[in-house]
Amino acid sequence: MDAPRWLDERENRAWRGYRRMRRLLDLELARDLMQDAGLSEPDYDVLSDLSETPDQRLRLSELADRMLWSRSRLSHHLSRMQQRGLVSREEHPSDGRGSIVVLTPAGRAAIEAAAPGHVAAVRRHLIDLLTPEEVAALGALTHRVVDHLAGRPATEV
Amino acid sequence: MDAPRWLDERENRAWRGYRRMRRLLDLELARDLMQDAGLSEPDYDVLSDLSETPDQRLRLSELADRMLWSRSRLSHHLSRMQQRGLVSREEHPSDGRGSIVVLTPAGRAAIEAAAPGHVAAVRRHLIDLLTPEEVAALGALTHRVVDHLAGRPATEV
DNA sequence: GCGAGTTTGGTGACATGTCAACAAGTCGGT
DNA sequence: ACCGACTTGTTGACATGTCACCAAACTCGC
Repeated sequence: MDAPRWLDERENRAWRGYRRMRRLLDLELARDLMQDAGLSEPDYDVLSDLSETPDQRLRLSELADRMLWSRSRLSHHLSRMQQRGLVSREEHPSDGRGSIVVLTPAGRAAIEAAAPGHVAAVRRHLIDLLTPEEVAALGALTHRVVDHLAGRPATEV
Repeated sequence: MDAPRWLDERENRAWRGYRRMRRLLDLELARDLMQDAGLSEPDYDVLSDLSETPDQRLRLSELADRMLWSRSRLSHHLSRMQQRGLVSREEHPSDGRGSIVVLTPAGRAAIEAAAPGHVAAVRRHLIDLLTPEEVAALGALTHRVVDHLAGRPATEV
């Protein structure tokens, strides 16, 4: 912790810009999504992951891992979505502990109705503002950071 | 909403990478900050903004605007931080409605203790993983998006 | 100065996320 | 076959964020 290397001008600009963009983009996308489709971002993410899966169904732990959510959070959130008829739960055929999350027809309809608008919003507020080079750079850079951080579930040096 | 332009391979990579990085980086930084300094990210942000201000004090609405927080959120959060002795509230001298948020000595000590470790973590998990060109690109791109989104408080087409 | 309209900060109810604990099920060595 | 260790999903208590609403104070045209 001795003699910290502070961020220089350029680094600071990147870091502050990132955090500000993060916040604004989130607000905007969440607002659009809620207005257009009545879904929150977490709702959308759950439905999206489920709909991309062969049988529209996933084991709860599998879905939690993909989304980087805790099982607790997912379980709570699924209960709320189940209440609204977007997903349902089934028993796992072979593992008595397991729960399978299934996309209902209503859930499928919801994600299909929401997706075009959401993608359009992502384009409008992010992708279409960038040059192709910047898109590529963003892809490269984020994946590098993700790889660096992946598999760091708990305390590690 | 007709014929949506989906994201192509490269765009999708950037978008997914961004969201995944967002999540992982957040978890990691929050974890570090809590372990090392006993502060949440929102705590850190409040203290940081306050400490960068001439008199270590800001009007509540001013602080809320800078942070892109709702006043309600800030008010709630300040109450909790006040409880812990990190900030205090004063009356505004001329505007009877106003509240001034002031950094307490304990708050200043907390941010000064936390900052080096936090900056180091930002470096370790983000900045130092990027080339100088990428840092510059990230700065440019995020600021463009921020400018695009700024001043879009409510419903607007 | 007055009064309608705005701004400010705070509040309570509620939605969402986190954390620790738990019951039930599975696994693997013996 | 059994027992201890682990895994899975759920729950309740609590922390945090959002939303709608409110009272007090300010503004500005008249």
